[in-house]
Amino acid sequence: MPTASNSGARAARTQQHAARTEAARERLKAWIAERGLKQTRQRDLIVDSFFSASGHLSIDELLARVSLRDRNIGAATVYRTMKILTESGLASARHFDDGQTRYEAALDRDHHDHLICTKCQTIIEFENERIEELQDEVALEHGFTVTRHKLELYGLCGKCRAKSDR
Amino acid sequence: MPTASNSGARAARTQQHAARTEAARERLKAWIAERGLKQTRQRDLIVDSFFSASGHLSIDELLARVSLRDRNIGAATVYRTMKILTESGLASARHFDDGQTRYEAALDRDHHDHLICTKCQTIIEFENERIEELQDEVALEHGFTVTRHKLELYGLCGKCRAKSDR
DNA sequence: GACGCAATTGAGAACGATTCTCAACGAGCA
DNA sequence: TGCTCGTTGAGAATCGTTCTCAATTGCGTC
Repeated sequence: MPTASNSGARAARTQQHAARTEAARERLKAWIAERGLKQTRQRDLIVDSFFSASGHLSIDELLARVSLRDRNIGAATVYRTMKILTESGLASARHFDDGQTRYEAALDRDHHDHLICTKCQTIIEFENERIEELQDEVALEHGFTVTRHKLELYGLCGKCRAKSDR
Repeated sequence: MPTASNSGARAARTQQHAARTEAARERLKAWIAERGLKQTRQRDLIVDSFFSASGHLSIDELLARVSLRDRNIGAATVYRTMKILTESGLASARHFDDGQTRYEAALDRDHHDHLICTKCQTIIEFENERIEELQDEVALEHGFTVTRHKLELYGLCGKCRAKSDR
């Protein structure tokens, strides 16, 4: 059962998600209109489901959420919608080592990298300005111009390490 | 047509590859024997082909090379052999953003990361001690113990940038 | 060198993630 | 309201990879 502070936190989070979803929908609407595409019930539902969740969703997970609201939406539509969200810059696709593509909300977010626990699959995001600078230096030394990068640290999170030490 | 210095360089490279292949075969032989596995003509041929090539080979590319020497070797065997090489530490598998697994020789090599040209697919390897240190620091801040990491910088190499500037 | 058995092989089936195809549907403009 | 063209769902197709299975082959043993 939720404590007062828990439900307060949840309410705040819900509100934040609502605002985020709202903004995303606006941006998507504009992006879609620009290209002569159409806004559909299915897309709205998928976008809503995506932005009201948090973390790094796989298509499976997202489809599960979407199906709760409309069991007729097909996987192909989820794939197609996430492709649109990715192209419009509202979501970004990540390929961790588990074989499936995961998506995260990219709305007004800075670039960041990931720490992934190989045991419990927890994914933590971090940013490190100095690492980015060093990357650019390295690239420059080799005549490269970096357009994007991927840095993933795999290991054990504190909890899992404690467990395996026992 | 090859110049004198070119063919000299090629000879040296060939010799180097031969030595590398030799060492790899020895190590694999020991590793295979330890676990009661068997050495076969096919495995030898695949290992030879792999170590005498350079760079980051996909299964397709490796199979093409192998087929030149024995057209009866199946893809499954190449997959199986590369799995063995990976498990024995003689090769390491990389997953760049092109959807297929690529393998590189890992014989006595230090850890390194990659710079990848998104235009011509050139892959350059680099090492940077300072970046690795910073990664460990970041991980520590989040209570993680890093066991492995992946750093890939995607962008344009010098040549491709020059071309696209025109 | 022959024997026996477990490991290996090649071919094709199976698989999981993703994309394509196509007929039916529906958004948005006239 | 009607038309046009993008979108949808379902299933087929695709791609990389792994599995299955019958036939083959290392390799330790006699």
